[in-house]
Amino acid sequence: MNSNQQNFFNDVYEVVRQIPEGRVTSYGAIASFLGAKSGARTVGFAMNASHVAGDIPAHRVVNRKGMLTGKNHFGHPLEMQKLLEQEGIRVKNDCVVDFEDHFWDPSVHLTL
DNA sequence: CAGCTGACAAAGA
DNA sequence: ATCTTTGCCAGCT
Repeated sequence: MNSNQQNFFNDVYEVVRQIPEGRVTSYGAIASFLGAKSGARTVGFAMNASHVAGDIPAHRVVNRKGMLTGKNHFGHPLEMQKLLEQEGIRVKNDCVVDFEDHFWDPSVHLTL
């Protein structure tokens, strides 16, 4: 239906864009939501180009452990943590505190 | 043209 | 319990 070209990429961008403030999700959750449970890597790679795709809150996307693995890819390594703290998310040692409490599952809040 | 890398995750040994 | 290996998709060398 959607005549989009890179399904995965575009889908990832859409999902990440739907992440509400103060919420975070994991690469695997998005990948699983898109159908590629093991495609978490691709999701992360999509985030790499997120700054090119447009306004993608990639800072709300962390790995399964809640660790800010991609902080290094932001303008500044502490940019990601700062953005999360601004939304009310506590970050300790580059890890989201109460990650599960702020976890936002696309397959639960979103629908195919 | 072909192979490697990469912001992850889960299973096997 | 820890370490290693494979899978995923797209972009780069």
